[in-house]
Amino acid sequence: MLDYILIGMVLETELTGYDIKKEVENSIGNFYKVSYGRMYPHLKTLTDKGLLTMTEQMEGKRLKRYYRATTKGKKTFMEWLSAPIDLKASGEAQLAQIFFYGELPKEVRDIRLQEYEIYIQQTLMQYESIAKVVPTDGLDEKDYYGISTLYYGLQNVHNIIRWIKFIKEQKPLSKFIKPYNE
Amino acid sequence: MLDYILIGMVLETELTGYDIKKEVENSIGNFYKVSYGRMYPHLKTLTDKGLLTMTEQMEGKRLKRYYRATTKGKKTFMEWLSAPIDLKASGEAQLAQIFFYGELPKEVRDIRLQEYEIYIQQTLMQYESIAKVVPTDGLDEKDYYGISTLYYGLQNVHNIIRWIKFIKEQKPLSKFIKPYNE
DNA sequence: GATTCCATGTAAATGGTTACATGATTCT
DNA sequence: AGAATCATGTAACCATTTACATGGAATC
Repeated sequence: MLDYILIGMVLETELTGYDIKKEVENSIGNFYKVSYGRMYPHLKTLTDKGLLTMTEQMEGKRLKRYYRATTKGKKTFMEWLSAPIDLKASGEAQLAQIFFYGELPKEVRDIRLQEYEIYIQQTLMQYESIAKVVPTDGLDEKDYYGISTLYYGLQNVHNIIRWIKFIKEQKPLSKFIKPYNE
Repeated sequence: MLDYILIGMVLETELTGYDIKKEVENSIGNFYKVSYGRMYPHLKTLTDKGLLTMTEQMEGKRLKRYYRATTKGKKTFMEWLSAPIDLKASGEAQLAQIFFYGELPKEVRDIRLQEYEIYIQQTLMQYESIAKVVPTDGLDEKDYYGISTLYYGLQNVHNIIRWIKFIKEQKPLSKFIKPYNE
């Protein structure tokens, strides 16, 4: 996963490891975290594998290493991106994939988002069938909070569906934010 | 984290490792996963540390190992649970903590949920200040999907706030589900 | 002049997945 | 009879965190 995120960040630009980390923080930082201790060695192995190029540059007295995706790297990245969204991965990993969907040709993207919507609809049904057999009202204090997390999850699934429907049609994002009223 | 989840599952009951895994799947399985390869050795170390007891029992020709929290285990668990929600942990870990909030005395719980709400409100403000400077409409295809994940996150934060406000007052969960209309 | 940010990494420890291995019991 | 599920675990490997270590450049 990190492989693709790193490559995806330097598809068109040259960036240092430091820059990449900032990029990640500013974009998918809400749901995806990287540490230097993980990223720097990873950049090295990706370079060794021929998926990135690294060019050293002295700026003043400071050495900077700039990374950029190679043709092979781009190909690997696009193969991953074109593949169906990994349903076994965490929700965060799935989001990270969609983050790069702008790179995907519309035809493929539409198919993937459609598949994904169907999958989430199934998840919703699973949740609902569980919710159906679980008591909701007049609960003991001891049970209330446990069950409340189930309902959090249920709402979350609803929201993902709403989001996918929205982005499938590329509706203006300003219309997406639910105004916050108590 | 796994420590507390395992102990939390056997606070009052005796369960086998197998049972515990099922319990976890059925309760917090949406956002928390355990594997046998991780859980069984973990149960052993917790037993060695004196946080769990293990009693072996032959059922037919099959050996079962039943685990249960010791007084020390319960104490350790309650210390973790009473502490402020770990804001540096993943959202999933935070939810897992709230899952057990039924075990917490109301006074502590109310404080913790209040703190948590404030924290999430701050997160919301951070999101909103980012959202303010990011374009939403008339976006290039290439940029649309990247920014869309930001909006997903924004919505998510709204939902968490709604959820916390709701469970703080222990409102009946049947009233929580947002009816799904296109 | 000190603090913060830029910039690179290493090393130790811990955390966690996956595949493998085994066999009993229950359901169809 | 065969499949699914109950039940326990090990071992090899891979991923990840955290603390440490270093020093230049910019800001206050």
